[in-house]
Amino acid sequence: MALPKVGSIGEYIREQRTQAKISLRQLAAAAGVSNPYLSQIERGLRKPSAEILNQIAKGLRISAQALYVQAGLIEDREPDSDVLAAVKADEFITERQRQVLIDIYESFRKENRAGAPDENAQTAKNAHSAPEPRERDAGSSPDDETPSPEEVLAVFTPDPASSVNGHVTPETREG
Amino acid sequence: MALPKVGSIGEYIREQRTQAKISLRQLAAAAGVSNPYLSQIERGLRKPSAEILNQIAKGLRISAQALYVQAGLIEDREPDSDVLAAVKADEFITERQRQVLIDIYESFRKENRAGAPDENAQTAKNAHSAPEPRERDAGSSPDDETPSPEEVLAVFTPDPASSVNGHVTPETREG
DNA sequence: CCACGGTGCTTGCAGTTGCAAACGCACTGG
DNA sequence: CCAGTGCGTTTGCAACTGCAAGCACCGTGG
Repeated sequence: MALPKVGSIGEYIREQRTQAKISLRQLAAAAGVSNPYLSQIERGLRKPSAEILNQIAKGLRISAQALYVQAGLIEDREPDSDVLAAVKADEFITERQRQVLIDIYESFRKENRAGAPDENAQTAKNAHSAPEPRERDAGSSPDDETPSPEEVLAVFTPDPASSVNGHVTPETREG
Repeated sequence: MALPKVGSIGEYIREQRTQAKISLRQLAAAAGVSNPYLSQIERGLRKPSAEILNQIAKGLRISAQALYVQAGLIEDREPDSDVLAAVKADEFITERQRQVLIDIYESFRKENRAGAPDENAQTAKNAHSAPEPRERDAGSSPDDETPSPEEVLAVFTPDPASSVNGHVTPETREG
């Protein structure tokens, strides 16, 4: 997998941006680049430098690594084993929790792949939640196959009052 | 702004090159860039684009990631947890799925912190990306508070015929 | 009706990247 | 002593990035 699809980087950015439901100008401002330039990047008319790419990733609140991989600037490595390896190596969860996480992750992967390779845009399009902590829509969207975190958490939380009712803020990290 | 900002990247490249005992021209040829340009990069007179950086990394046979980190284009990995970092960096799951995974993981962490942290969570401390053969005991002991993977997976399987269609009713869980 | 704010896109233009050609230097050997 | 070969560096120049300004379009509403 060399890098024949350099143009896909723009599509990827636009996809992520529309998923986050922010305008081109908003992302441009958040990323610290000009709107016209971002427009050209998204349409593949310009090849953004690494610095710009990094800022865009920050503006999108996504991993810069994912962008670099999309841009073909980083070997595809083994993204799946990254998550799996990290889960396997984690020392703060129990064996059962580990298995659950692995199963969930693999289920997601399978779900995305089974959707449609041709229109894989759909796999990423049904992701409603914006990466930014605006209003975290906790309600279950009927058009989304993936349930809300609360729904999933309700299954394996032994004490509902501690987790679901208590606090589940997923944005507490990010330093 | 001339270039006082990116000094280390060039030094780093030159360091790696001299360590590899190859000449500037050799690396330039291997990386597919011109010798004068590589010279300027190494001395910090030019700020190489991501593409060039990637090619140089290939020519040096080193990880492009290391170069990006040196260039300050990628945050120095490991913000909080390897699992969270890997999940955030994963490009094959949707935003929503990402949030779900993060929520689940943090829920596990919190759950463990509330109870006994070191009961059966001493398994993988040295398994840093070690592809150990996964022993999947799908048996699920009922004495554990964590539900079986099947229960959890039943929640977010989009297949309606599989379990629950879209909506979640974790009533199947019984002591 | 036309002003207003919103979206994304097109157009010159300064500043930069990245390269081909040429330079200065050290070493070899005819 | 001067050709030949290696090194890293300097010098113009085409090509590009990235931006400010302006364009065309759409929906509001005064």
